[in-house]
Formats: sequence, C-alpha cells, structure tokens
Amino acid sequence: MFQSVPNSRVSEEIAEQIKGAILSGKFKRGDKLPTERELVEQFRTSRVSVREAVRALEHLGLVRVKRGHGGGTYVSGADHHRVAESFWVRMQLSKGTLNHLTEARLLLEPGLCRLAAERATAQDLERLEAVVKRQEDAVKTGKDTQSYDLKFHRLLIDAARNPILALTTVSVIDLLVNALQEARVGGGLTAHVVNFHRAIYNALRDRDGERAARLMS
Amino acid sequence: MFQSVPNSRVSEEIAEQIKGAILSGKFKRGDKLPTERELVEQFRTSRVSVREAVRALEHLGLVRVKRGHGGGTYVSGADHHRVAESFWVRMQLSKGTLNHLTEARLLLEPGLCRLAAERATAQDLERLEAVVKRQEDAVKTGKDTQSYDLKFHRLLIDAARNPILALTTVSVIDLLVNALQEARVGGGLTAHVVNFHRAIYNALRDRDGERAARLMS
DNA sequence: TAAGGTTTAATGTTAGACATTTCATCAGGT
DNA sequence: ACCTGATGAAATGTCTAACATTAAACCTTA
Repeated sequence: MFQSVPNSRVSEEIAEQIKGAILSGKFKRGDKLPTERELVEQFRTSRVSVREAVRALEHLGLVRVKRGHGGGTYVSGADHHRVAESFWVRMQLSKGTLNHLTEARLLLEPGLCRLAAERATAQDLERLEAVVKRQEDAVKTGKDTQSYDLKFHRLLIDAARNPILALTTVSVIDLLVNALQEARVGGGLTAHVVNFHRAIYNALRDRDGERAARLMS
Repeated sequence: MFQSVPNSRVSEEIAEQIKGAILSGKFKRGDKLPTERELVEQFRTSRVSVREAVRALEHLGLVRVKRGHGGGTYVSGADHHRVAESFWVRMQLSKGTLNHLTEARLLLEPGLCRLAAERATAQDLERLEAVVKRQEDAVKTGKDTQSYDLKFHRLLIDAARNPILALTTVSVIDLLVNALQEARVGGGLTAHVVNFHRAIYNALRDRDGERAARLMS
C-alpha cells in the first residue's frame, strides 16, 4: 500500500549505497573502497557513520577490513562465515545439537547431488575426478585425507549451481567439521569414504542423479 | 596447534561477552540490556566500542535497538531477517534468480515434511488443522488466504524441530513471498492450495512422511 | 644481502558535546 | 470527560577532533 520510508539511520543509507555499488558491479571482488576519510567527504557525514556502514557490510560478508599500511576496505567475494555464525547462534538459542546439523546435511547433500548430476560441466567433473584421485593416493600412502574430503564436497556443491543451497550447505558443513574437530572425533573411515566419493563421481559422470543421491546418504 | 589469540578489536570482545550472557540464559528474550552508558562503565571502554558491539549483535539478530524514551537494547528471540538478507545478497552476487529460491524451497520443504511426520506433537497437529480449517473458510467466503498459507508452512517448519533447517527455510520462503509480491504475481490457485494443505495435514496425522513429502512437492 | 629500525598510511579508540526520537505527563480548551 | 498540544526526560543517534595501534614499505647498517 505505502512505500517504505527512507532509512532513519544515516549509516544504513550509506551502507545501502555502497552495497548497491558492489552488487551492480561498480566494485569487483578484490577492489579497494575509498578510505574512511574519503567516504566521509563523499557522503558529507562523519567518520562514525561511515565506519558503522562499513561494519554492516562486513557483517553481510561483502567486504573485509584490513588495518595498517596498505589497509582499507576490500570487496570480498563469497564468505559464508557470517551465515555460519548465525546458524550456530540460532542452534544454541534453540537448544539444538550436532544431530540437527547432521540432519540438515543429510537433507541437503543428496538433493545437491541430483542437481549436480544435471548441471555439472566437463570442467566440474574433471576437477572432481582429480580430487578423488589425489584422495585415493593419500589413502594409499597413509596421509591425511580430510582436506580432499572437504574439497570434494565443495566442488560438488558448486557444481549444483544454486547459490542459496550452496551458502547453506557450506555453512552447515563448516560448522560440523569445526564441532567434530573440537570434540576430537577423528575420521577413521577414510578408506571407506574415498570409495563412496569414487562411486558418486561415477554416478555424476553418468548423469544418474538418483544413484548419486542414494550414495550420498 | 596453537590457540587463537583474543579478538583484536575491543568491540568484538565486548560482543562476545554479551553474546555469551544471552546464550547462557542470563538474559532472556524481551529482557533489556544495560544502557550504552552503563555498558561503558562496566567494560571500562568508550561508547563507540560499545555501540559497535551492540551493532554486531543486532546484525546477528540477537537484539533489537529502540531509540527514544523507554528505548534501549532488547534481547529479541528468533529473527531470520538478517540471514534472509545474506541469502539475498549472495543470490545477487552469484547472478541467481528466483528459480534458485524456488528450487531451494522444493528441496527443503518435502524433507521438513518427513521430519514433521515423525515429530509433530498433538499440539502441532491441532494448530495445523485449525489453520487449514480457517483457510478453507476463507476460500469459501472469498477472503484473502495468503496469511493462512504462510502460517501453515511456518507451523509445519516448526513441527520438524530442526532450528537450522527452520531458519533456512523460513528465510527462503520470506524472500520468495517478498519477491513474488513485488512482481505482482498473485496466487490464483488458492482453492487448489488449500486442498493440498488438507492432504498434507492428513498425511502428517497418519505419520506418513513419504506421502506428506510427495504432496509437498 | 639480510636484520632491524623508521616512516607512513591506514584503521582503531577515546572523550565530550550536541541532535533527535520517543514516550509520559500535564495543562487547557471544547 | 476527552481530545489537543506543550513540556520534560531518557534513551539512542551524530558530529568533531585528537590520539593509539597496526602493518607494509623503505631505509640503514653491519
């Protein structure tokens, strides 16, 4: 019915403008925004408000702030950590447990498998196979395989080409890995896991989403 | 190997402490935190740092700040809007579309149905049925049904008892509803929808997760 | 050439004043 | 009684200006 009124807080107005500039591509990943002092001049406001706006963008995961010489505000591509933190907080508020995280993962990843089976490009498959291969080597030589494990899941998530599901799933996995590491619950089943990865890769290559999803569970 | 060093920013240290107090239950939903000035005294720091900490909690969705007489910082229960905003930003960064949101919803909700079929309490079922009934009445008298539609989905999500999936799904639905409203894409299928709700309710009552999930798709 | 000190450019922090918003209260007029 | 408007009080919001800290680059010297 009515239009929303302009933001009452100066910093929100500033944040909106900068956010718009980033999302519209005026600033690209890695670019440096003007310094706080320059922004103060451009927006004709105080440093306090500018800093508050920059913080807001930081909390959105849109920028990273570095201090010291050569520091400043840099546009940072895709950072899931803020969302992960929100998830974590929400879980504690709701008396959630690690089981809830696992449950979420178990719901999300098979679905992502189906999507990935449809959408994975040749390059996606290539990368996936490379990781599986390196993981197999690592298993044989008894090296640590967790980093390959994570990389496999990340690649699979990217291959599904859905930014929302990707952000969610990456956050969930990140929390799970952290929490399990905290609890010293080591892998153990490494050899087992790599076989599954190989099988999932094969299913994706054959565009068999159902089989991939089943394996993922 | 080594422990992480304490947060370099004063405000982060403050935010951590307050967050801990809230999560540990020292402050409950609706409680009012001390005023900025009081916090300055307690933490022996400056108002700027305190304000920055409070903003961080605001961005986490943990507190709401009101100005004016009777204003202050209030602990706010469950607010999904910040996560929804993160989702939205990420979608724009990744050139995502509404289809991606729909896709996510289509992946999440059937899964939630399965969980809800297992876990819904008598009270959950009661509330769900009440909403379905009211929606049926609204359809007959030609009234607007969207609020009942939303309520049904919210209740179903809650019944699944998984805070992470709930937060995600509520955010996705919220974005979808907003975006569709923006695009003036009205419902139209209201009568159709309510029949599905009734059928899903029946499936949940019968603890038939599979059937409920299929209907939800 | 490598170690270590110095400069410098940026953000981080502090202090204090003033502006604004919001609610509560009370007075006055209808 | 009841609406209307003026006043006051309590909180956050904003501005200014100085100083602290950090981290990269540069320069000096053994």
